[in-house]
Amino acid sequence: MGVNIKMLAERLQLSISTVSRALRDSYEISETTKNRVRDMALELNYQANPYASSLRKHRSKTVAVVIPEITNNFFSLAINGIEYVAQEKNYHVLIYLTHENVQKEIGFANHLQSGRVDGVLMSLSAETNNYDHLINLKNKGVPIVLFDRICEAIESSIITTDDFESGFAATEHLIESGCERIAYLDLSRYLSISNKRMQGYLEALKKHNIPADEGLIIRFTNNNAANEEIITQMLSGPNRPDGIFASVEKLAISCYNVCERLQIKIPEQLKIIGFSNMEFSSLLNPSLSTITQPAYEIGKQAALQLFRYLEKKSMADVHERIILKSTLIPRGSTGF
Amino acid sequence: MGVNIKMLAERLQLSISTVSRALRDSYEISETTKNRVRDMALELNYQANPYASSLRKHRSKTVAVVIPEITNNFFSLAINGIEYVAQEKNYHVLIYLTHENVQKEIGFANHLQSGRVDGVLMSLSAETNNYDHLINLKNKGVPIVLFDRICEAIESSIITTDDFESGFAATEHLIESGCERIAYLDLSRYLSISNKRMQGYLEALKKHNIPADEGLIIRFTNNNAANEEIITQMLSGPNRPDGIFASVEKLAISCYNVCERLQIKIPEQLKIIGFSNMEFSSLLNPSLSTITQPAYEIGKQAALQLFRYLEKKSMADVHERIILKSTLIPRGSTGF
DNA sequence: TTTTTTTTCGGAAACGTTTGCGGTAGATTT
DNA sequence: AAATCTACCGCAAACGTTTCCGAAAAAAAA
Repeated sequence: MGVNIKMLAERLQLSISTVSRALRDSYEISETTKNRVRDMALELNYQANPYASSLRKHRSKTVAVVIPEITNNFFSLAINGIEYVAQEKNYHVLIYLTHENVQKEIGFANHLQSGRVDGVLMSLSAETNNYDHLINLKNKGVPIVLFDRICEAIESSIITTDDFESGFAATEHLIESGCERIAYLDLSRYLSISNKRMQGYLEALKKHNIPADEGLIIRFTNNNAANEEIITQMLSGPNRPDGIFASVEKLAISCYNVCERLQIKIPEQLKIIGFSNMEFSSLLNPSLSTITQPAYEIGKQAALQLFRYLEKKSMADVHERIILKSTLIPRGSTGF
Repeated sequence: MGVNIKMLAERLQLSISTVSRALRDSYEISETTKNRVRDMALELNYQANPYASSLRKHRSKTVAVVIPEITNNFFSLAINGIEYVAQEKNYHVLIYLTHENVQKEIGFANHLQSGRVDGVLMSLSAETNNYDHLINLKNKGVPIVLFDRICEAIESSIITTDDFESGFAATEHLIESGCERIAYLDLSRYLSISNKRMQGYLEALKKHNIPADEGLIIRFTNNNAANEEIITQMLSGPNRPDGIFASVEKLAISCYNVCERLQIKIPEQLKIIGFSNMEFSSLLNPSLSTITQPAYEIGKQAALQLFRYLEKKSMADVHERIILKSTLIPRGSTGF
């Protein structure tokens, strides 16, 4: 079907090996024949079969991105950063969505032992609390870089934001805005980010002598409708919180929806701050106070770190732990 | 490095071909040896080398998605739909972002002639006004399905929303809300969606006897800052419009930003409606009236259509033209 | 002039699969 | 009993590259 190296060789009256070397600009080939080959390749629009190359070279020029979801500004931005680097390096990007399902994550990880990719960029699902699939993958020699939702079970580079400090700052911001009963909302008890942010939350409460209340730490699922039901319960019961710290974007949005339905006024009756990467948090009604993560940069740094592995022939594992700062932006939802 | 079929064969005291056939559940192999092979494969966690398979079979089990950008709710949702179908079919998804740059698009299209993918899902860049790269790709035997931003230059299946009708409805909605000077904002004069939506816009004006004004049809770039500058000009000059129809999400957002800066009240002084797939348009200040596209479904249908090509051995080209309806949701920004 | 080096190229193996073809043993038919 | 058929399996070619190993010719060194 397509034009291959053999056709080029025949047309040029050269051997296959010479053509191959010419295309890779080998020093063993004279400048004149190199040009002949290049011209002919251009004329026939020759594209080397990547599968034959990969099979022979044991390199795929491909990386996999395994993430929980894509309809999420954080991950879209991260992919954007990853893809930017990949294009620079002439690499290809495969994406796999786990939809927060650990079984899918395991399936992907197992499959990726096949040699399909040279490396993996990954952010764990909310269900993941066992890391054998990652360990196996790494043991097969596939470099892994974790970003955002990480784990400590494997030795690898790790790119995150300063989750503890951000959690602390967000909570303190609510306290300084006058809140006394602050709820902490998150997705999973397994996620690294959830725990770090919660640590920050607890630490801030402690600093300001506010007793921590187990009932105010609430876990949600991946189902928006169910989540809003839980929030409705929380906000319509007695002794409801006067401040909410949502550790993921979608939970803050759900709070807005519920407050609108329950006629609860933000920020007068309830103050809200949330992690978010929406570019128009400022246009919400009221504008949403946020912790904004450097999502694009996180993706970019993760990819750069992966390529550092790939380009290093010595698998001398230099495991970096890169922490990029988030920024707190006070807005209307906390009374600013 | 990895465990391959030869090792399996040795361990099982079988020939390579028998192992291969057993794994593919061939009728030529007895049930008992099939089980032996399968057990051993599981035990060693054998994963067939996809590059060897692809080379031999001339099938990659991979599709490419070429889109302008990913930090855009429409495309995120579309990818979500595509990835869903791909997972069902056990296919892999490569993504390529053109960033609205036609040169990149051409580069990707040329590269994809290499056999890296079995098919391509594509939405054109705003700069694309020549389609030779698509024609060449298709001539190489790579099936293409276009979605959203399409062209008529190649014979292929096409998945869109009802852009003309939606443009008409949006404009008429503004007129019925009392607007008399309605601006049409879009990205590119080349895009199919822009033209269709503008046709709808013009048709609605005509129906209501409002003269079309060239000065009210404004093209933007991919640069948000520059765009806001243009909008500022438009809104601070004399004879400014009283209604805006933004054909892409980001332009509506830019309008909100400018109005906030210029202290223009929405919807009292200016009404806005825009194409958008934000799930929280209703939470904006004021809530944004939108035309919401079935983005997930568009991606899903596009992928399904591509697989219809791939599964059909007869390349009897059945070029479908699927149109999925968008819905107009009136909200605060048009006085609802 | 002879020897060594440099330059330039070709033959063939290898990467890990899939599959056409042939072949053996046993079962079935004539 | 011979002939045909079925079930099961192995050999080897092929997919399109890259690269090791030579090897011839030209150039340089001796």
